[in-house]
Amino acid sequence: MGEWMDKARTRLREENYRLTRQREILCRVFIDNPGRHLTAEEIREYTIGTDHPLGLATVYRTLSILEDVGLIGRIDMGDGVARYEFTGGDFRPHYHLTCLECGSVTEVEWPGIKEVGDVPGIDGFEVTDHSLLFFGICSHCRNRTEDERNSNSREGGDSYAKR
Amino acid sequence: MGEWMDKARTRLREENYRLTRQREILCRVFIDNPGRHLTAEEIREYTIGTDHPLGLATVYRTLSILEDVGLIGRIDMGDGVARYEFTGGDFRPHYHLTCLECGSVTEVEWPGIKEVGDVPGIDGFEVTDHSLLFFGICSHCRNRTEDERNSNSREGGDSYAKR
DNA sequence: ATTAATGCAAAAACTTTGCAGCAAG
DNA sequence: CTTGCTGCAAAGTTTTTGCATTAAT
Repeated sequence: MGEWMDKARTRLREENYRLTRQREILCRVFIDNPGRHLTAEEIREYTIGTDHPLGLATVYRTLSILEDVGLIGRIDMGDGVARYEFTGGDFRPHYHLTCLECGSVTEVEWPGIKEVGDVPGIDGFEVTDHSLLFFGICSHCRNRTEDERNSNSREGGDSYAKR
Repeated sequence: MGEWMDKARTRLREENYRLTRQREILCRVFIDNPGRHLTAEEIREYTIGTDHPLGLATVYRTLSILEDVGLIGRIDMGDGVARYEFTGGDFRPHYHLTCLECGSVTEVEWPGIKEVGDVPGIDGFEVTDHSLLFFGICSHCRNRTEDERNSNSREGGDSYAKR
């Protein structure tokens, strides 16, 4: 799947950003973790094992650039940490279901999404963007017994805790 | 409108919280600022002029309690500061339009809100809560000329700036 | 009198910034 | 070789916490 890397490289060059090793590495982290919603810290940790760990400041600065050029999207779930997901520049309309118990993030492509986008033309307010998040309990957590539920064992979901 | 204060006092007592002067003051700040979406810092500032300023730690602790008992609602617009609005315990379905230019927050009661609430029954995920925010430009800002727009004069809207 | 709540200051958590050195073009 | 990028450490913001004092019941 080098096509994503190509796309990323192209977008960066289009916007006159230099193609540095660190920026490629950061893109690779996303490409190697499809469907995940990573925090800056998680990204930094991911690069520690490699031959070229990234400084946290660089991670933040690069995330800001990648968001700017539309390669990644930022999700704020209200828990004090920003998460990012790779989009590759494509607009793929979807929302997020966050499990309050295990922290897993599921994506939904809801047909009603179009309606939401252009709902309130109220009072001449021009809507340019919106954010829709769902919170609740995922099927996996619902199917566990109380006992299992009390042991806070999780399995690979993005971690999450409401503030 | 002492009825709101009565309601607040009742709810706090119901949940076995002590009725302190600070808690009454904090409720009063909300009641005196209807329709506003206040940050902890704004609330603290508001009490400075009075004969009984609140410590910021108390503001945060009290906000947490008031949210717990359902007297206020918390709104996170992704700009790194939590805002709170008084609900008085009533569930009044509405969403927020945030102007990216002047920071004003407008409320909408959108008919489609019910659909949003119970959209994704997907994979057995049980939705218990959701957050829907709209961003854009309010009619007031749209109607200003470029010149006026460049002078960053605002008029009393809740302040806001995307991170 | 008990026990919870306050206020201060310190710490925590996340993110941004200054600056000297490094690397992409 | 020029200008932008990185990394470190320091600073900035918002929120939380420890602890002695104060106030509510």
